[in-house]
Amino acid sequence: MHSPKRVLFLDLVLSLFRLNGLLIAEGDAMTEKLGLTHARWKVIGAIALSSSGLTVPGIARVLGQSRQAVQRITDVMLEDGLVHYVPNPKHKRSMLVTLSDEGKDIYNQLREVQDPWAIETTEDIPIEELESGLRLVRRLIKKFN
Amino acid sequence: MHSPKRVLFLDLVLSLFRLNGLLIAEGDAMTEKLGLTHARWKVIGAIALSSSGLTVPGIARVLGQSRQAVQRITDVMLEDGLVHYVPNPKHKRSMLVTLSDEGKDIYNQLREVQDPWAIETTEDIPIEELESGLRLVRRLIKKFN
DNA sequence: GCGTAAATGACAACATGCTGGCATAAGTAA
DNA sequence: TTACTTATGCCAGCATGTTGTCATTTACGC
Repeated sequence: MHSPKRVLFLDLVLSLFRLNGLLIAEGDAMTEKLGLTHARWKVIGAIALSSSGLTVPGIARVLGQSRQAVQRITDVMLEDGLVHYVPNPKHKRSMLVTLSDEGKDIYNQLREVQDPWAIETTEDIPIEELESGLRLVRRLIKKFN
Repeated sequence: MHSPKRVLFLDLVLSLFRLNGLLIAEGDAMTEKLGLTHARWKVIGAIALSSSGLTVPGIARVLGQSRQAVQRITDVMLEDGLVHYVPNPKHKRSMLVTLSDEGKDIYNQLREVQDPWAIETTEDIPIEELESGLRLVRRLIKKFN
């Protein structure tokens, strides 16, 4: 069966891998002066975008990574004073990871470069295209969860 | 400035990170019996999808990775007999990476599970959505290149 | 409640990816 | 051609990510 969708989808997947790498490079370039690595700004971003608190496995799920990888990063970020572990009313052992004052400060500095970047990048892209793109991505995420 | 596009775009980026991780997990699950890792099937897929040959830096560009990372993987794949390095008429040192017979055989086995997966995954997604999604991804790639 | 399955933290071994540096090859402009 | 810039292979050091394992906690079906 020669499904045209098949080739199209595989092309999309390969392009997503490439875009993923480019986005990480963009973020690293942006945060170079802040002393952040992509492992760190991803965690900071995930925490900042979540309304309620996030546990380590929760961050891992949002980022599509293993909980062990996130645990190691947050442990180091705790030592560096970027995050706090606060008690989780819903779980005795699994603490909530929150940004410390220093972490929030760095997040604000991050936004000072990230916001213009986001606006500039999407300048010539209609909001409808971004919305339909996000819908497609979420649809795929749901399939693989 | 409270650009709605900004939040939308950042949400998209975070979702792309997550989808990237899920896609790798999907691929790893599919290729488990073939003895492939994601580093390897990405390289095999990139070579197979390219009409003309690819050099190591070329593969790296397609995958959005560093050339050194790809070089290490292809070197091991050469030892394992999955690829050949063939002379590149356009460059004295930079060889073209091609699939060996064994590599092609594994790629065919890969397609036996990948094709149904791709078709099944896109079953309920209109081709127009896939096309517009791919256009958006390519547009973003071009911006960051 | 009870018992089992799932989730979580902790640790270790290993695979993968990146940066930096250096030498050589290729491309480019004068 | 020459000089300069870029691309490439190779190496080393380090950061990141995954898998596997075990003990403990939580969730869930009965």
